[in-house]
Amino acid sequence: MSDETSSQAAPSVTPKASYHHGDLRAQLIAAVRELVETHGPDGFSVAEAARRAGVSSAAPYKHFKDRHEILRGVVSEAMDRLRAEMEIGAAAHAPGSLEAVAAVGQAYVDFARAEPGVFRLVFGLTEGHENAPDLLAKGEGCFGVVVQAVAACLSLTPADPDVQRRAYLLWSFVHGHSFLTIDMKHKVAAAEINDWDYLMEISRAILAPSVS
Amino acid sequence: MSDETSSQAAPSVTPKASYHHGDLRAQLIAAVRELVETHGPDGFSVAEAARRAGVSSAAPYKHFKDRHEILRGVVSEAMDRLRAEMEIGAAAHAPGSLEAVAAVGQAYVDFARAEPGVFRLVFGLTEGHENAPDLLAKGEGCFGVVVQAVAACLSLTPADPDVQRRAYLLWSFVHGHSFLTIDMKHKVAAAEINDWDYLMEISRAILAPSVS
DNA sequence: TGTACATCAGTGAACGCGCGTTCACTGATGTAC
DNA sequence: TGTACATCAGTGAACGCGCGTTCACTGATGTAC
Repeated sequence: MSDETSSQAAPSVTPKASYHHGDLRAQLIAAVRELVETHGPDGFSVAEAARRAGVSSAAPYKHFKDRHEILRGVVSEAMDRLRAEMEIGAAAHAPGSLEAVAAVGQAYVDFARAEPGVFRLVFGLTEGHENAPDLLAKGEGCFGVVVQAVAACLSLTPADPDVQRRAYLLWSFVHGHSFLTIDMKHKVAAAEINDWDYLMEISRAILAPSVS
Repeated sequence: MSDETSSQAAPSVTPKASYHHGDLRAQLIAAVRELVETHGPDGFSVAEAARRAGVSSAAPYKHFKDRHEILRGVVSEAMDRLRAEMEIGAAAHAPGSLEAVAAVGQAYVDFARAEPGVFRLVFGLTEGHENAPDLLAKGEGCFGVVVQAVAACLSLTPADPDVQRRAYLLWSFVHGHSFLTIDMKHKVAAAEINDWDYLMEISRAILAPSVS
């Protein structure tokens, strides 16, 4: 009846809307996201997430096999958002422009800055998650956004090895900058907000040899 | 008497050699390093480390205030090694050469590949370690190696803002590449071992505009 | 439309576990005389 | 050189804690007739 809180972007779960609780699955994921953000990866517990969602500590097990599956859910959802924001960034500029490439990177950095805990979690999942094909696929998807922007910029096909290589070089830089930024949030604060200049410079440096 | 196991590289601890145990402090750090490597950051416990060192679970508290301090010890030691290897890398090539710059990056990547767990720990310490001045200083020290190589390459002083900026751009790339490499160790394996080409290409791209 | 039944989301109590840390202690080592 | 004492690294038992997970259950919702 009341689907005021139903997020139709939620993937891989039948949207059966309000049953008993409403949508406990989504609320648990949101709770874990907050916990990870506040206490870092591994700083969450099923019990605490259940508490925050207002259910008993056994309830989560109706939606997730174990604690690892909840974490995977958080990561999956985060990757969806990351990709969406990268695409929005690219779309905000002329297709094929250097700015479009830089904007993809900017979206990436912004995401890391906005949710450093989740960002770390996404790229730090190493315990019981070695083989999660859906997550790997979503990672590929994110990289695909970079590849597409680079391909458009170089007027080449995304499958071109040169595009792949340059896209990877760019992604490495953006990834590293994102991590360094959230690691040193105290120190560099003021002098470091010129992401955009850096992103444009590095994009030009990496793409130029074939563009100019 | 028997200082067969005394490592004179151990910092910040008076090397009083074999007391009861030998050098429990160092052995605990080694045990935790292994645990972190095997089970990931947060995958260690004081109890398990003590067990591996062959002492009771209370013994570690004679050397460390709490579990956080042990972790900080591991990170501190790892950063010493990382810096040493970066310096060795730089020293293996002509001072001021592009190769020297790339070699610093190569040492960094090699370290990440050799000890991915510890590498993650070094850059993921976010719980009770916000203000650990010695660790921040060691991070600065590592960055300083990059800065020095870049400065030599550009024939500028390390304090030059342009040197700082280019060094940071380079470090971001190397850092990102290191993380991506250890995250995707399964996938890219074969096609990705050409670190050196990447490092030379990116070093040239970032340093060239002022070199050529 | 009404009733009987199957489904299944959430309960709450309980379990065993390993952990971090403290505590009074022991006994080997180093030091002063 | 020998003895008395202070130091302090390591012991082992104990504590309270929160966690992950299971289990039999309850009661609301959806469905078949």
